[in-house]
Amino acid sequence: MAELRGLPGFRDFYPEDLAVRSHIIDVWRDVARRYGFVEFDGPPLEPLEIYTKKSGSEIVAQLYQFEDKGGRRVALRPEMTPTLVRMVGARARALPKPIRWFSVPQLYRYERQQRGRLREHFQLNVDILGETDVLADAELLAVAIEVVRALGLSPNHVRARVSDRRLLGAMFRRVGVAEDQLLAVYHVVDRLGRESEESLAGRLEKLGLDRAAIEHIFALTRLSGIDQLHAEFGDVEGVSEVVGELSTYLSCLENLGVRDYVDIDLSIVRGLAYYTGIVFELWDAGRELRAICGGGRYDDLLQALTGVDMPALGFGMGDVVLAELLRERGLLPEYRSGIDCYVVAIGDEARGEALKLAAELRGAGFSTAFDFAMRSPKAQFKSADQMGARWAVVIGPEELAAGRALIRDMGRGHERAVDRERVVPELREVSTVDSDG
RNA sequence: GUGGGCGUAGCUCAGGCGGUUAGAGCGCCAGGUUGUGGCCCUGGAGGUCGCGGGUUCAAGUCCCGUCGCUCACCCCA
Repeated sequence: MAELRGLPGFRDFYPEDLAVRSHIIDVWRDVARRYGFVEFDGPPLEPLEIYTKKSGSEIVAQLYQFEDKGGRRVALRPEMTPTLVRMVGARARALPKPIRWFSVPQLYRYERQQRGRLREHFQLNVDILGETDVLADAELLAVAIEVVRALGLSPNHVRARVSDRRLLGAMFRRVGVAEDQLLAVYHVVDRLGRESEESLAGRLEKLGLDRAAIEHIFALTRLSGIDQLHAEFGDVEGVSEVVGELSTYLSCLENLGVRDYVDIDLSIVRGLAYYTGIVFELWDAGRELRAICGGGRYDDLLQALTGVDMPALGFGMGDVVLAELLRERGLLPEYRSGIDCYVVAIGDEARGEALKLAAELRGAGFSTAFDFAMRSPKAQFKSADQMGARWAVVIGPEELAAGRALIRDMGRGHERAVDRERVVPELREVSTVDSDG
């Protein structure tokens, strides 16, 4: 075969694949709208600068970037946040707050592909801007959880792991981690569960931490209840307020009806450096796949990028891992393609009338096909079956003479003759009866 | 960027220690009298065995290179 390959990490969506993608994206849109968010979009190609400016992000090393014919350094968008920040920043004073926006961009990233990770994916982005109250944080996580619930995933399938940047930092400082060690310690904590505690302890030792501090750090990351947090750190300056906020957060999630998906898990760090408060990730319960979703509060980013001081929070949820999980759990809808009508023409004399009938059906809104080659009736019925036609509408010499057409219900195997001008009304009637019932 | 595994028909895969014309199932197309689909029967199309080189009388089969896929690491939209 002639080689006409696509690029590695980029997907071809055959109809059955597109059905999966559409299913997921339809649910994304439906849930985001039900939660009162409105959709926006930006360009897939952006100035390179808007990504490099947000330093500390390793995304830059994996950008699809090049110089355009005008000599501009440009990049395919690897994430949506810089675009969002630019758009909001430009109309910061005009937009009514809080801003509740969502988007479903296709994002690109030049990296070697592996399971759950391609060079392109679709991602639901949901963001709230201009709101500092912790209720917004709860609302954000509730949308993310509602999405997976709407896709059929229960608390047994998916867990939301919640942490807080401030909490972990304050606690680490208290047990003797120096300011310049914090990032390195976060990095080690991020490895928990993927690397043995022994080897992680070794890393911490290299950072110059003593045995007691290391034990303390591990103990902290295992704290999972508000009560535990209170007992351990309620008296620490800067921590008790945060613990109180987390407590409010959890009760809001309770009232929003999603609390049963949520765990406090302080080992969640999130890679991106710009998070400032509550952060969360959604994982399959067995943690066999990658994170399904990640997000949190990033109150300082707009100030840093646009000079506009506006608090913000948001999350991204990709289609790749989600689709894998749904497939594994048998939660993808069965794929069936189908049309409404297939016009079967028998004999050359019927051809003209068959085409007229097809045009009429199409005009009435029925998806309709017919045989191009006037093959045998048998072959035509076979095509009707293969195409998933709900009805075969037959025009032959007999029907032509009687001024009628034969409607065959392909699913039930019944058929009956109706007057030629009654075809569309009849089908309308049957289809509304069926869809109502 | 680093390391491992794998490349035979559209798909899933057989092909003993190298030995005639490379196979199966599914799918696809056609036929089983131009008035009836699913089941069945018959037939057909489709492969330079990823590509290039080497060893050999002889290479899907062994060796090297390369490209691709895949998994993991790194890192994480």
